[in-house]
Amino acid sequence: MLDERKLAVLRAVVEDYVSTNEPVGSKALAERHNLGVSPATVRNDMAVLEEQGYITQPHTSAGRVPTDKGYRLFVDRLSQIKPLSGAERRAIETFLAGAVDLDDVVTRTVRLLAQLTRQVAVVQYPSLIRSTVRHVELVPLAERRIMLVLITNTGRVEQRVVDLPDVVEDDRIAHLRAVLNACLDGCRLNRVPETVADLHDRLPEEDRPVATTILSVLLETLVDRHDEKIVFAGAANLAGDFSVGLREVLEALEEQVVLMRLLGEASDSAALTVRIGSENPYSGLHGTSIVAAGYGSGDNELARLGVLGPTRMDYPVTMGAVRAVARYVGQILAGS
Amino acid sequence: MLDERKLAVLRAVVEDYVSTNEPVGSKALAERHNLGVSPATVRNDMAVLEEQGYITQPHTSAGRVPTDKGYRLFVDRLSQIKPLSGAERRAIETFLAGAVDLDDVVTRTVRLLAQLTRQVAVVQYPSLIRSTVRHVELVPLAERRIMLVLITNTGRVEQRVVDLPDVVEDDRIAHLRAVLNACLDGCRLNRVPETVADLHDRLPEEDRPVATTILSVLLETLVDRHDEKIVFAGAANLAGDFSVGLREVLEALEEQVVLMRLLGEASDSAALTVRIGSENPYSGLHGTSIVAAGYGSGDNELARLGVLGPTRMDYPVTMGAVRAVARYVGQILAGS
DNA sequence: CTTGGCACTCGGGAACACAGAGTGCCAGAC
DNA sequence: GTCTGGCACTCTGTGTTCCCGAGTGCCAAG
Repeated sequence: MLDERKLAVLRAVVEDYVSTNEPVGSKALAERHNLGVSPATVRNDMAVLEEQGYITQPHTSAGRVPTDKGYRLFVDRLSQIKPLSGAERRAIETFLAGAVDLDDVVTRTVRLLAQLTRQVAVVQYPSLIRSTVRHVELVPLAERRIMLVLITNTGRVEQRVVDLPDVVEDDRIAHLRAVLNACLDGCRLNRVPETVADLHDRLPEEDRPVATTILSVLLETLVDRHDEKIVFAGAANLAGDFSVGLREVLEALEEQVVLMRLLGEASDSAALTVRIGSENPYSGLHGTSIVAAGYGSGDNELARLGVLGPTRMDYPVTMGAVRAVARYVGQILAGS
Repeated sequence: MLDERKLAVLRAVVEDYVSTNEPVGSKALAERHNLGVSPATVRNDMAVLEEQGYITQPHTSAGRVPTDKGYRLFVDRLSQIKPLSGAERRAIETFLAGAVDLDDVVTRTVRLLAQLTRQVAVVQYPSLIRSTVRHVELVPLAERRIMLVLITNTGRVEQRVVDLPDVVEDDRIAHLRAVLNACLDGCRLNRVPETVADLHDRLPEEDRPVATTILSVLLETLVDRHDEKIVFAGAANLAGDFSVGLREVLEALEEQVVLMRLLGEASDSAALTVRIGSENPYSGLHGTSIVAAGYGSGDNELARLGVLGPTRMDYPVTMGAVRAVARYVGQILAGS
């Protein structure tokens, strides 16, 4: 259906268009990619590619531009992910290694990725759901007020102030803390509700009202954070490119929900996901592509990160950067 | 020097230009603002205003546009801050009241402000320096590893993992915690270094290495966070307006340091600060203005917030919104 | 000091022509 | 059958010219 040479032509069209941002014509193409055939031949191939929907011309008698379908074929079969240079790797490593806490890791990651790809980077905070409880702390603040602190194995910390129904002495709090930790330590967050379900009945009568209050806040914390936090950086990189609807893109970026969907559900393993133009789920973002990957410590995916840029992006390089950053941030999280 | 009518003309020029975004001519102005004089008179006044540098014409024989100096005079003497409507106030109140923790307060605030003003909103996290220690918590994580959690009276929580030089039993940790809290409770963060200075010597010999480690991490935490965190929202509101250098503005927004300087140093009390065009300290932001205010619980200013928009903005409305939001967020923080 | 009149200026849009890049197709060569 | 060179055709983008209208500055009179 598409012979070797036609594929080569498609590859050349994509590469040239990406680098020049102008429709590419048969002549220039034949010259620059020494395909060993004449422009006329290239024209014929192009006609076929256009008929099949891989490329298109903005207007009659202009050069050709890849369609989303064309980019898709390019990404799937014609390109090879380009690994980063050694210098870049080392730079990433040292930059990420300097992070002092989870917030810092995420902030550094998103900036790094934006700078590396010269596009908009998006990073999701490690999911609470997949992580486990490392510690629960109850800190008395006042007579009838405590702070509940939940620390997860990914270094994330959630805290809430809880107003208690009764005055509770410190040693009762200490006891409750001990019980909670004994019960929850190492427990995966999505199993917490089941785990604490019967806890209530196992407590002495007088602790129950307090325990109920605390537990309900704890559960609420988990539910609230189910919609995960996402940050982005590098919006300035959009400014150069007028081909995308700037306003729509910026709006999408500020909608956590949209961003979530863009990064996509956890895919199998840590494979790269590429969403090209109209493939992605938000109408304001046709004209843009997303390259995303999962990251995590070890083999369980904690969350996702990626970049968003014009459909006309350098996929091999971008994919290389995203993959590399995802790996490194995984390592960092595992180590801390 | 400038009589009543000339000031009225300047006011009219600013108002018309802000609402139409087009240079305003003498005729249209005389009509729309029923000044009771003819266009020719207005022209004479305009000539004077131009000579004094309050307005300018983009090219010979076009209407007039306010200069930065013109806006400055307008803001200082010709305009009155426009209070929000009752409905808006109630909306703010209920929206902010729904916040569950400090992060949430800040996020909601910045979004609210962006939506209210239809511009880019910027909010600085409450300063650690001005707040006081509410509680220090040491949570054993492993044999030689603990987590240090610092809770401030503004609801902010900082945490760090500390690797200890020795194995330390839990009751020694508990003792250290008690000592630390006794010593630091209610202490202002900027006084913490002095306060803990002699602590080391008051401890039993065997605790000293551990205490030293913990204290150094604690102090480091305070220093690290001296450059405060700042968030922004509403970048999409910039997209409509091509008069500003979009790229420069977006770049500035992603530079914490620049943002800090934009919001300005704490001014006297909670007064509004307005920086117009070239008045502000970053060259990429000529063409934009900043309206900022401090906010805090009670009378001490904890941090600042504001909006950034084109010089050509509706100052009275924007200032009203910023002032109102600053007040409400102050209340919320005081109450929690 | 204000006003109406008048000549002048300049930006922006419409109409137009033109060069250049690129295409499609066809007939001939390999 | 596939490739190639040639040729006529079709666009877009750019530069030019022209003209309209909004707006100005100045002046002389009220």
